[in-house]
Amino acid sequence: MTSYIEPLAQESTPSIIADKLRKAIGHGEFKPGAQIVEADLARKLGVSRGPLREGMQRLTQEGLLVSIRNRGLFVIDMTPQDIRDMYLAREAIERAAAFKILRDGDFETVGLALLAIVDQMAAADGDPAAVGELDIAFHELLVRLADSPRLSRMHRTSMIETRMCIHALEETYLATDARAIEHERLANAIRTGDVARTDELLSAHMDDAIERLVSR
Amino acid sequence: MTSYIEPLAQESTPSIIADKLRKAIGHGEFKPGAQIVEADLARKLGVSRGPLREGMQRLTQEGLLVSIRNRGLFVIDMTPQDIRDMYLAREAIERAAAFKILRDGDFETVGLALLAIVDQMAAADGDPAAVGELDIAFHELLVRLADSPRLSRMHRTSMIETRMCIHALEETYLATDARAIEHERLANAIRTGDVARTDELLSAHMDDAIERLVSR
DNA sequence: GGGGTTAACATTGTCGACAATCTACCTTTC
DNA sequence: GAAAGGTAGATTGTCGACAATGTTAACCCC
Repeated sequence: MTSYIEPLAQESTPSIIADKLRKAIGHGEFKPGAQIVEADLARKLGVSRGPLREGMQRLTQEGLLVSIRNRGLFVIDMTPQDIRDMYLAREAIERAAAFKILRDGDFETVGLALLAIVDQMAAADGDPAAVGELDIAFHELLVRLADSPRLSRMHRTSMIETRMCIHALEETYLATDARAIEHERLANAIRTGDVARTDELLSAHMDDAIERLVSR
Repeated sequence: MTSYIEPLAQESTPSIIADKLRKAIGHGEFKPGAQIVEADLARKLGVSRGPLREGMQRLTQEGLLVSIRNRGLFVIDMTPQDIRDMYLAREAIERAAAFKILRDGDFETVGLALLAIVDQMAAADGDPAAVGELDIAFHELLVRLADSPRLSRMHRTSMIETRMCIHALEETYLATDARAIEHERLANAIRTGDVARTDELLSAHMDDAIERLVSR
């Protein structure tokens, strides 16, 4: 039971803008490689260019946008090399998160929470978009439950990049059955507190994803 | 031998400002918890508040600054909890970097390069500031040689936070002999391609650091 | 004296305007 | 016809000014 009285943290405008941009990029509203034209976007968001630029700097820092001086900011284009690098980072983060949960968290509860998502995944059978969202939800939950601000922050960026990849593939990204099973195994490994198996499955899971994404 | 002809990437002003701020924070020029007053700093840097604010947003994204709406930006204050979390993230990154080097890099060359820093560490014996810098150089080199843009970007933030911790301690942070030996063992594990031992030493190294920093 | 109100100050948040730069197209010249 | 040069348009980079907000201290009332 958390208290109702807590410091109220009003988000700054740049931070809100950054969130909107992340969502837009993750959902393919801005295509990879596309230029973000400040004046247009500022008008659409109903703010001036100042706060918008500040928000965009955040995404630049995250590596979701790349800056070319006097030319503008562009959405990154995920090369196969980028995909590999992103999964390297993602695996590092998620392994650390899983490890922390197994070491000093309630891994049984976490495992059950993850299995709930797996159930939904099985229920959403056939719908690639829904399964994709649940896939992301699974990994987001895993890291969130590790209760690490830094891992969460880094992971958020990786998940946007993952979304970009999934979105770029659309239909091609299927094999929903196999994915549900992979996630179920992983959730169970965590639920039972099996460190070695969690490591192994997580690693294999990432390798599979890379394989699916780059060999196309 | 690299070519002299390569695309010239001019850094954007916010990016330069962000770099300067990171250095300033890492070297204790801005104390933890201190407010960054925009007008003052803009005057000192010789730019207007616009670009400065954009640069500061980058550090906010990195978690080095925290924003309180209508109040301003403040340098983070590293609580013991923060130190633990930072080392969790750092360990995740460095393990991934080491693992990548051992898997598909020239680990022997990397190990030797790291040993060169260890030698300097032994030579700088007694000078805590010098040893501290070499400690950081060691870990920066490790991650840089993994050749991963994402791990490098994430690691940079962690290293600023590490610097903050070291700087906050100043004199207390000694035991230079022990540190040189720890690093030497680690470098040798990498040089010989020993995955398990690298993992183990890296993990122990981080735990030691946490111990030194929080138990004060 | 404690609590509440008000006013002055400092700082941040936002905006519009201007300068600098790049791109693309057109013109000129050989 | 191809290359060099010039020009117009569009976009980003930067700045100064104003509005909004929060803080502090003085003052008043009970």
